[in-house]
Amino acid sequence: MSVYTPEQRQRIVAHVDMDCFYVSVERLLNPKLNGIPVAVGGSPDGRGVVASCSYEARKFGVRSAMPMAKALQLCPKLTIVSGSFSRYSEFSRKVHETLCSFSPLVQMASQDEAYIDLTGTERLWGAPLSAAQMMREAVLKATQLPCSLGIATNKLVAKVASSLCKPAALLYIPPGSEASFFRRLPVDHLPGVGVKSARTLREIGVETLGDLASFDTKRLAHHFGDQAENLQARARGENNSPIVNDVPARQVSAETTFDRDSVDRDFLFSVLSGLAEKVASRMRRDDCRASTIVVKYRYNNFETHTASMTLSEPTDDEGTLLDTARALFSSRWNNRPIRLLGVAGTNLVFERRQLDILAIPAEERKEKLHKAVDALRGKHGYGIVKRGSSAID
DNA sequence: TCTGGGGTCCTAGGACCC
DNA sequence: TCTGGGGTCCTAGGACCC
Repeated sequence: MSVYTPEQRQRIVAHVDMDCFYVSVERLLNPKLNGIPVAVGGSPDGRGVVASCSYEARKFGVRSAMPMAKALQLCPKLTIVSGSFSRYSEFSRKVHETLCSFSPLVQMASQDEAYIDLTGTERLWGAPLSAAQMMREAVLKATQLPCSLGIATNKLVAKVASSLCKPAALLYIPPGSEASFFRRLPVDHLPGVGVKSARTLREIGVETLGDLASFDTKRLAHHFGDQAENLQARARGENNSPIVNDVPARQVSAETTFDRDSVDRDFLFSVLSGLAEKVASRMRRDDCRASTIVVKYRYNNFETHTASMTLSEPTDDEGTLLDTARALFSSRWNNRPIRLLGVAGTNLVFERRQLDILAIPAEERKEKLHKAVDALRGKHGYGIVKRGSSAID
């Protein structure tokens, strides 16, 4: 018996990737940045790293995630921009809107990346390549920002295609040519294979995705466990993960690395307070509450730990967040110098906040206070209203 | 040159329940 | 008195991505 299911239809998937997104936005805001080496990120004096860099900077070996001090050494004429992250979100929304006019199925994978399901849109937009060309032009028209596009029969192959054709280009991988397209690529081109997995693979003689696809599965499982088969399927360009609108967040977090390591308990506690405020405020904005509170701390030798606790009821109250985070941190901290602290809420529950008619007046007051505080912060930034116990400035 | 901040997903052990 | 197997939740760590 053969049953038709939508999954069995030949899919057409596009992956849009904005070209050095942060730098491109900064160049729109300040055209003097055009044509010169630019990096967006933290200060080279402190512990900043490169978040995004222009192709002119890449010529000197500058890469994202590189310490800014090193980037400046490699490229002394580098112009460093600290980054206007709320502006990036605005442009990301514009990109999303534009893409939504091409398909009802658009999934933002990050601020500067999206998957679009074009299956069944041929009558509207024509063949895959012409649809892609129209999308690229539409994004450029709406945002003045360049992007690259990969088009294939699934998300995996589309993503690899867009990464290989940047900047400002298109690459179409026709149905049936996925495996041959992947075969000669180095293993670290496969999304999910990072530094560690690539090293492990190299050690067993696997250099290319073709090598990986034909490697003995049992021997591979020795290093990658249950993931071995999946890894090999992906190495052949096989992937059936769906494109999903409005994927709910799994976590809300805030963290900060200090300019100098600290052993000052009062300072560390006040930092936790600021982080808890930030996380609670964002949860309330997004109408979610967290069942599990996580505190993250990193020692000066980069040793990183997390400690978490699941509450009996989900919360978006910064007092509860703060008390939990402080208790978790102080029960584990061994007084060695700390370089990073973070607070997160996970196990999120999404729910329109409607006050229970039976809610006691005190709860109601707290609710109104929170909303008012959030509104003020929305207008003037987090610094405008602080809890009595939060003393960072 | 020591390594940001926001996330996602996976694994593995132990508790606990049926 | 000893011994099951399966499922789910919690916790901690790690790899990876933009």
